[in-house]
Amino acid sequence: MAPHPQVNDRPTILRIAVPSPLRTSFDYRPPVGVPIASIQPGVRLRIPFGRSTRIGILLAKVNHSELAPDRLKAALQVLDPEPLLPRASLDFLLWTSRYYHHPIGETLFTALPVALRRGAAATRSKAALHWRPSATGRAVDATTLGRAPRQQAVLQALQSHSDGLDEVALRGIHKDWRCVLKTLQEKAWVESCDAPQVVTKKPARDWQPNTAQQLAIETVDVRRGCFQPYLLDGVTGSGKTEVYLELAERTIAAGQQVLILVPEIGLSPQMISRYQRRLQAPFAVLHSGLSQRERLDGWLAARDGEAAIVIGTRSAIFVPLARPGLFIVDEEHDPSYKQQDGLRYSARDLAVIRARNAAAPIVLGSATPSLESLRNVEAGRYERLHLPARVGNARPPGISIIDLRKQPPHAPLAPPLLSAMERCLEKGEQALLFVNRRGYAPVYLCHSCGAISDCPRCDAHMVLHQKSGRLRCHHCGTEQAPPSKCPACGAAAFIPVGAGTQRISTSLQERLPKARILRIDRDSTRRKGAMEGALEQIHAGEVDILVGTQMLAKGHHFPKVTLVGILDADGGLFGTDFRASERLAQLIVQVAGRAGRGERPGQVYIQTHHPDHRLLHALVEKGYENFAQAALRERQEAALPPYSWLALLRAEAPTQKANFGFLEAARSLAEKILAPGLMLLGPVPAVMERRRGRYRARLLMQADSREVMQTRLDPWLDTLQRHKSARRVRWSLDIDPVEVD
DNA sequence: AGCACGCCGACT
DNA sequence: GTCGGCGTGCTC
Repeated sequence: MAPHPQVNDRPTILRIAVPSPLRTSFDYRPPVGVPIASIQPGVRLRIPFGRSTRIGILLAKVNHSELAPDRLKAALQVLDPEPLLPRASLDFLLWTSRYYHHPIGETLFTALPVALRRGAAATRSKAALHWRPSATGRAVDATTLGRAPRQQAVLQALQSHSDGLDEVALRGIHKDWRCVLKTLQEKAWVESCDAPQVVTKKPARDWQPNTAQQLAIETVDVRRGCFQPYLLDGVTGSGKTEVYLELAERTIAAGQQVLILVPEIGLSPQMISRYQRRLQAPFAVLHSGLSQRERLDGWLAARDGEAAIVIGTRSAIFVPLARPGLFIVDEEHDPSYKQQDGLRYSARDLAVIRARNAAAPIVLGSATPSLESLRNVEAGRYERLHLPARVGNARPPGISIIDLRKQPPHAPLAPPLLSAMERCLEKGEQALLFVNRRGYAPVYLCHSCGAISDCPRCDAHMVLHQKSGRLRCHHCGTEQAPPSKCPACGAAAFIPVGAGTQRISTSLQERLPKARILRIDRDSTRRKGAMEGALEQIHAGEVDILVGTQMLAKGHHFPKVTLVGILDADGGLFGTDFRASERLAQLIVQVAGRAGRGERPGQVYIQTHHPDHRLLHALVEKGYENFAQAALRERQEAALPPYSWLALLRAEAPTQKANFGFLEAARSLAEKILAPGLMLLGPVPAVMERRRGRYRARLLMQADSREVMQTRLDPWLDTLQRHKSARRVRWSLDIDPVEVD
C-alpha cells in the first residue's frame, strides 16, 4: 500500500534531548501559546519529565512521532530566544553521541558549561561588558546637561573613552552609575559593547624560525581553509610552541579563531601569559579552576566569535566556535585527553573530527607521539612535520641503564646513581629523581608471618605515610592507624617495605646530609599555590634534589637539572596494559627532556631488572622513533590498536556474580550479532578486582574494522540495556579505551 | 539513573 | 496492625 500523502507536512512536534541515561530522544508538543515556527533546533526548553521537570535541548522539529499524539506532553517554556548551540555544534555533538554510543541528552549536557545545564541565561556577565557612547551620544554636548550633573559626568567620561568603560571604571565616577546609565541608554546615547581589545605595540619578535620551523609553518599555513591533520613531532626544546604561535597569529589575522587544547597539567599561568604576550588578541581560557560564571563567559565569547584564541583542557573541545580556522592539540599523546567516566571521549580524536567538519587544519604536537598518530602518518592520513634541532646549543641527554640485578638488593638507589648524584651536587647542579609511588612505604608487612596490611575496600595494599604516621589506600582514600600487632599472628613486627617519594627523600637526606631536597607529589602540592612555590624555589636554585612522581614529567622546564634518575622502570615493561611500554617510553623521553637545557648536558639513569628488554633497548640505543616503530610492529602482530579497534564493556556491582551474570549475557547476545573480524575476550575480573568495596569485571570486543564494530554496537546495546541482569550492575561502554582495565 | 509501585518479613 | 526491604516498570 502506498503511504498516505502527508496532509500537513509542517512539523508540529519537538524532538528533544533530555539528560537521562536512556538512549533515546523524547517528543513533545510546543509550549501552550508558542508557535512552533518561533522555536529553533539548539534552544533549551523546560519540559515535564516523569514526575519532575528538566531542561532539554531541541534536536529537530518533526511531523510524526512513534508515540500516540495523546501521550505527548507539552513543553513548559522555551529558555533561549536564539539557539544556544549553533548548527555545527549540534551536528558535532550528535556525531559524538553516536560514535561513543552515549545517550544524546547526556552527551549534550556534558558539552555545556554547568551554568547552562542549570538553565542560566546565555548572556555575558555584566562584568565582562563595557559601555560606550552611541553615535548620537558622541554628538551630544555634555555641558548642556548642567541640570543633570550625574548624567553629565558619566557621559563626559564615556565620550573621552569611546572604546568603552567597564563596571569598575563607571562605579568610580558615581556609585549610582547603573541608574544613570539606564537613563542614558533610554536616551540612546549609550550602548553596551565588548571589552575593548588591548592594542599595545607588538613586542619585537625575539626569535627567528629555524629552517624546520619555517617549513612546518608554511606547510600548515598553505592548507588554511582545508582539513588536514599534521603530526608536529619535535623533542622538548625544539620550538613547537613557536610554531603554534606563528600559525595562530596568521589564523587570527585572517579573521578566524584558534582552539588550543593542552593537557591538564600544562595550563599554567606562565604558559597562558606566553601566548598572551605574543598574540595580542582576545583570549578565552577554560580550565577547572574557573567559577561557573567565568566558564560561561569564556564559552559565550568563543561561540560568538569574540575570543580569537580559545585555550583549554580536555572539555574545551566542546566549545562552539563561530569561525574556526585552526586546531592545535599540544602533547597529543597525553592520556589526560581521554575522559574516564560518563561520556568517555578522547578530546584529541574529537579535535580531528571538528577540524574535518570545519575544513580547517589541525596540528597534533608531541615530542613522543602516540602510536595511534604515528599509525595515521604511516597510513597517509596525517602529514608528519619534524622539528629535529634543539633550539640553542643544548645537547640531548645521554641515557644509561643501571642493571639492578648486579646491585645490592632492596636499595632503592643503586650505588652508580648515588655517586652520579654526588658528582652532580659537587658541581652545583640539580638532580631529579622520578619515583612512581608516593607516600613512605607502599607495603606494610608483618616480619613474623608475612601478612600485608590491605585496604578493607580495595584489592590493594595500604601505603604508609610518614607525616601522619597512618596507612592510606591510594585508590579509595581509606585511612587507618598502623596495627600495633599483626591481626594474623599476633606479633608486633610490622616493617615498612619498598620506597615511595617520602622514604626516598628521607634516606637520601641521610646519605647526602648537605643536599637541599624537595619532594613534589600530590601530597606535597595539594595546598593551593604549593606547586608554584616549589617551581620558584627550583628555578631560584634553592633546591639540589627534586624527588617526585609523574607530576614532574610534564610541561615543566628545569634548566639547572643535569641528572635524572628513573628509579623503577619495570612496571612499564611488564605492565598489565598493552600500552604500558608506550607510556614508559614517553615518560623516559619527557623526563629526559627536562635535563640538560642551557649549555649543560644532561644524563638520564634508568634502573631496571630487565636491561635487555627489546623495547627499552630500542629506546635507549636508537631513540623514541625506533622504539615506536618496534612497538608498532608488536601491536600489528598482536592485532592490537592502532591495528584493531576496541570497545570495552565494564561492569561494577556489590558481587562479582552480578557482574558475570551481566557480562555473560552480554557475551551471548553479542555472539548472535558477531561478524567476521569481530572477537570477544572475557568476561574477566578487573586487575584490581575490588575497588571502594565494589567488584569489577570486563568484556572486551576487538574488531579489525571500525565500521563493522560500530554497526554492531547499537543493536547490542539496545538489547543489553533491556536485559534484566543489567539492573544489578553499573555498566559502561568505553569506545577506544585508553586503559583496558 | 531516579522514582514510584507492590508484595512479603520483623517490629511497636 | 505497619515500616521498609528491594524487584520491576516507566520516563515523550
